[in-house]
Amino acid sequence: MIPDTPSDTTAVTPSHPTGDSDTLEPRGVPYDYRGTVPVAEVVERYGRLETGEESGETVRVAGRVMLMRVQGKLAFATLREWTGEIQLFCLSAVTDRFEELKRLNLGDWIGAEGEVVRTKRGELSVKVRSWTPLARAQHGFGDKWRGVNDPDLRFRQREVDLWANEGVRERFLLRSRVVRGLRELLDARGFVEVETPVLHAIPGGGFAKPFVTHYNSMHADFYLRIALELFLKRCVIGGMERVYEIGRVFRNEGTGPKYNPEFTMLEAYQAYADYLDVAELQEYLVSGVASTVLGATTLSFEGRELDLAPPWRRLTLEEAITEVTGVEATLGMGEAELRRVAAGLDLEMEERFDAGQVLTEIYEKTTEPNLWGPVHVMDYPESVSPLTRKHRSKPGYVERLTPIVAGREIGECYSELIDPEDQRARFEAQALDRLKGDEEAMPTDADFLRALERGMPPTGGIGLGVDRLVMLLADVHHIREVLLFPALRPEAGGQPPPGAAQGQGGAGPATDGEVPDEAP
RNA sequence: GCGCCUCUAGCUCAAUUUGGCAGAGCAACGGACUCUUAAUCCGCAGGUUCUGGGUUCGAGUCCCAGGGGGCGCACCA
Repeated sequence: MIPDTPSDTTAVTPSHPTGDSDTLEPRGVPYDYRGTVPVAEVVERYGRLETGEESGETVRVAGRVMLMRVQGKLAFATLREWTGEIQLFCLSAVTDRFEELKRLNLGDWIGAEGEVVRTKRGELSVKVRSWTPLARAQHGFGDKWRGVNDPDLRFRQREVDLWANEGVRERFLLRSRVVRGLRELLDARGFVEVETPVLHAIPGGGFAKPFVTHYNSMHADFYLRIALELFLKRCVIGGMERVYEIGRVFRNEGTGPKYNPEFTMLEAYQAYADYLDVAELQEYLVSGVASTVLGATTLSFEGRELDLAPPWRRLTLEEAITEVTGVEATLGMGEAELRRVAAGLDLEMEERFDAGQVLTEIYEKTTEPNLWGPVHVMDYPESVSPLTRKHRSKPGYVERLTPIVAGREIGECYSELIDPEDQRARFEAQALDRLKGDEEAMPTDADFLRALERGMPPTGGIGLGVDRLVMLLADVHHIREVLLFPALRPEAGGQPPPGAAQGQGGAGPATDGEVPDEAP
């Protein structure tokens, strides 16, 4: 923390006096509060109590006071914690420091202990005997019925959203279960989880503009990774025959309902497998996670039904175009004819595109959004897939397959390119694209080529967009609903970046390539 | 990056087509109340109407610029 930062620069200013004369000042707060029972467990154990019945048993619970109904010598509070809500039933004759408890603010944390009862009006409650303040809320938690709506408040101050808005905590709990489910399913098939570098000297493995950063002690620029692929393949070359990573990747792009500059990818590589084998792996993961998290492979998304149970339908990219648009478009037509087809569909194509890029663009603009799925779209043109192995029987194509669910790609499946000479040629083709103005063309990675020269077995690889999978399972339509802290523009008037004051008459701390943790 | 929309009390929202004293509910604060469920009732307080200019006798309202946010487009998974 920086001591002289004004405390009132946030959008929410204190709505309670921060008076220090009462007994809720921090020194009244204990250093621990052990032995609490999760509310969900209380409900489970005592849910059968009859109206007006007292269990005779005492529990200890802790959480945040969300509502308070005071009636003179009697008060009811709604205590919320991670697993649920329970009513605190407080009587002046029974509850310690009753007058003080009545004055708690909404949002304060407390711990409470007492008998589990069901009130005369039928509400399962803890009849509080003793209690202790655990934290004071100085900013309030929005409208007690409507929560908060302002997107800026919801995402920039997510802690408010998490407490105040129904369903938000549950959604992030679901996300956690999805990620854990993916790990369990992969582990069950003998995959090993690894962690590869985030800082890359050469950004590779995908098409995207990277973020650049600087490594002071090496006097070199580095890039935040845009994909996990190249290092994972090197693990396979090193003998890790089934390997995966779930990690953050970074792409220097705008935001949108489906886009955040950093997002979570799963990539998995399986030696001795081809793209059809890993398509089955993809189905296993997606349907398996749905089963464990939702209890079924069927779900509703945007008001439409979806069944993720395998096997998923498979069709080629060209068949998909014809099925959706009624128009024929194939690589065999050649670039000129494909451009005519694109023009007939009111699509504009960049000058530098080759036939494969035109075909792929036609597919992405006209067909993909209209495939409800789940369906696997297979056999892409070679020129759009520089790390994918040539199709075993269709010249000009590669063995690449994309699972489509609800009109969106949720991942990728490949027969990985294992021939170093072919890989070298593809990198050279990418270099030409770069000369033609494609900023996202993949740079040549000599380290990776040398690794391939040591021999990579036939390998199938998959990528899976974890955020989009969670969106699908949670039936939400904006990626910000599944990212705790989505990318936002820095707040105006915020702190200058570390080191920004350097070289300005000693205003900043003297640094030696190190950024201090705290300003003086 | 471009276009359109938006910003009012801590929160959720009003404010008469077409400029005329800035309001309510909740929260907070004071009080009443022994079975409430968004408790209820009484009282009190709460504002640089995002910021800065402009038009006008008069601007929350109209105009210009800036900032935050939203939605489209572009880029992309």
